[in-house]
Amino acid sequence: MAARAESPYLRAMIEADFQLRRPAAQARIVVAMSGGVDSSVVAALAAGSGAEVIGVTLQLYDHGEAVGRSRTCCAGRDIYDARAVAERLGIAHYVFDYESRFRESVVERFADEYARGRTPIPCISCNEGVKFTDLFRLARDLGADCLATGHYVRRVEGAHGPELHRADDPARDQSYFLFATTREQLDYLRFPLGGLPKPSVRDLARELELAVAEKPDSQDICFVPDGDYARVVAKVRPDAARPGEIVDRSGRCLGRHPGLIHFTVGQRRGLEIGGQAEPLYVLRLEPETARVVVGPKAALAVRSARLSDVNWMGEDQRDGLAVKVRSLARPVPARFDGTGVTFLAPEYGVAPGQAAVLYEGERVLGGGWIEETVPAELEPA
RNA sequence: UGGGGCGUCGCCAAGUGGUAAGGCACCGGUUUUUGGUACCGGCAUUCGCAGGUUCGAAUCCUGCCGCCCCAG
Repeated sequence: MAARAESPYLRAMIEADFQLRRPAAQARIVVAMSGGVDSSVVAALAAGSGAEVIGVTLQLYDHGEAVGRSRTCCAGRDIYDARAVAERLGIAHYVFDYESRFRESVVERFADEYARGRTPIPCISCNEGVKFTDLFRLARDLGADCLATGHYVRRVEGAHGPELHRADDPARDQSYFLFATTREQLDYLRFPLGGLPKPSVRDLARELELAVAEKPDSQDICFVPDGDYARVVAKVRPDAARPGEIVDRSGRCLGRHPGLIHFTVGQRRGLEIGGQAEPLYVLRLEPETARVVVGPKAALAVRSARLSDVNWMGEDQRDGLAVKVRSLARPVPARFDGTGVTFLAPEYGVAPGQAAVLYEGERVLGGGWIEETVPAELEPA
């Protein structure tokens, strides 16, 4: 049947290598199902591999409240979507209540970081904690050969073991969010979507007639309903919303703000200070004094950054690296000395609390959390 | 109540007779599984107020109001 041979599903099936170490018929795969298109397609690919598949969905937040809201993940309606997909595929499906775990390891940590004047990345906390630690353990307990997720990254078998690589589709690459993945985790994880363009994944979902085929991508912070993350922070840590002064580098007061939690280094909008020749950007946040220090764009230039909790997946290779300081940005040349990175050209808007992820070509070598930065230019005044 | 200057969008500001630049701020959109950035678009029928001159004024005249400076 020529028509079937042309099917993107079949092609994806052929390409979806779960890198199992024994015949698929004897293997068991646990798929992390969020209720979205991506992980649903992963479940379908896994089911098509011949292995026994168990879909697992973690309920993470907003029990009940999120029902019906679109663009979410792991809550309310998503649970039902995941279940419906599992039923359609004829695979087992379990739902676990991880709300308290999620609240502690992701939401509260998120709020605490903002309270400290830092800019957290909850998606990474979620990946390294709830998904790659808790769900990971769960999958092992279920006797699975591997844990498959819908992340757009590639796991490549290298000379020294599995390597983490960027997704083929650069527009969808999620490797930045997975820098904290350990070698042990990587050994067990599978990412069958890393070689596929997003449109194909949707095509597959349609062809398989999955109810989630047209579901919008999740975006923004999943547990922040309306984009007003500061409100969530204020709710979790009521004392974090402390008003203060907006000052320039010389300490001159230019205005006031409703709380550090509304700002991040490099931010321009929201300062509400007009009458300037040039835009003002947030240079740093001072939690002790509740001051926001602002200045011109040139003052944002950063030469180097000290990192904490460095995770290293690569071998001892520290030259010729590129680093990303935010998810959307082309990697820039940098040196890594074990505790920090130095940019070969000044980098702008490097915010403490964000991640610096190190790449060697397409491969992710590791990364760390940005603790503090060194300006590229001496402050003129 | 002597003299001088000024009053144009929330802020800064161009525009001295021909029918309101620009920047900052703000708003909206695009991009995006973090925050942010960037980019695109929007944003004064109106120039402190009231009259007058003129075909026509933010621009000229008169009065009033407000602010600033110098001086006695």
